[in-house]
Amino acid sequence: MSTGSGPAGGTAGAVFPREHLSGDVLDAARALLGAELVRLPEHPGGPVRTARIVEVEAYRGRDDLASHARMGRTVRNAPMFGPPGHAYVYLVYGMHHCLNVVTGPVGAPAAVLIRAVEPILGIAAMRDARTAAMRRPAALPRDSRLAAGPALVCACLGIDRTASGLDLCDMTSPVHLRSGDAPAIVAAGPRIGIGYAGEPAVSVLWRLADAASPALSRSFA
DNA sequence: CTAATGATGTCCT
DNA sequence: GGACATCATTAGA
Repeated sequence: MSTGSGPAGGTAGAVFPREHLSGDVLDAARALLGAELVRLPEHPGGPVRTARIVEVEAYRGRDDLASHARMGRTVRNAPMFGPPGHAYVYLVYGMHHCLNVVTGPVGAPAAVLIRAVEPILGIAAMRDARTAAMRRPAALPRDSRLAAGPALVCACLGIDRTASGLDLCDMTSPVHLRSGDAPAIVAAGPRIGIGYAGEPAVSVLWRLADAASPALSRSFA
């Protein structure tokens, strides 16, 4: 494949520019919509998996009582305090992993949670990885919804805490980002699963998504 | 379609 | 010891 092999055409396929992640976390969240998440083969000869980011949430440290950084720096959230463009992966509810992209300058603990992606390449491998990650046998949804949830993103792409701290703006990283086409219409809503944080954290519209995607984790009312 | 609930390990008080 | 940025199943309208 010499020319015109980009999945979305145009400039898609270029490494994701770190400067899109170095400013405010909401700008970074918006920039990540439409970008591609790339998972290199886990074994020699294995398939490359790629997926389009269609749903994210912004978490701002310090001011944000829903953020893992609200208590300050801990062993778990240390990557949030590091440079932008790196991964912060944590275990939630004792069994699921969630992937975040760290944003903002060093010392400002902000991150964007990847809540849903739409499979592009390596879909069979995503199905297999998802089945293996789930404890109980489960019925699979149609391909477009295989990774319609933050823990499903990690399950489909084989991401766990060993990926925490990886540089996602380095195309040699086993997991990294590529540029893609921004959505035509962006939906906004309150963040999911953070009722404990109280106002104003529960009401602020920091969940963003491609309104046209069939892969969203929940509807936006 | 909605609501209720269990599984399960790590972090923080 | 309590709480948790979730998912899938079950029960019921």
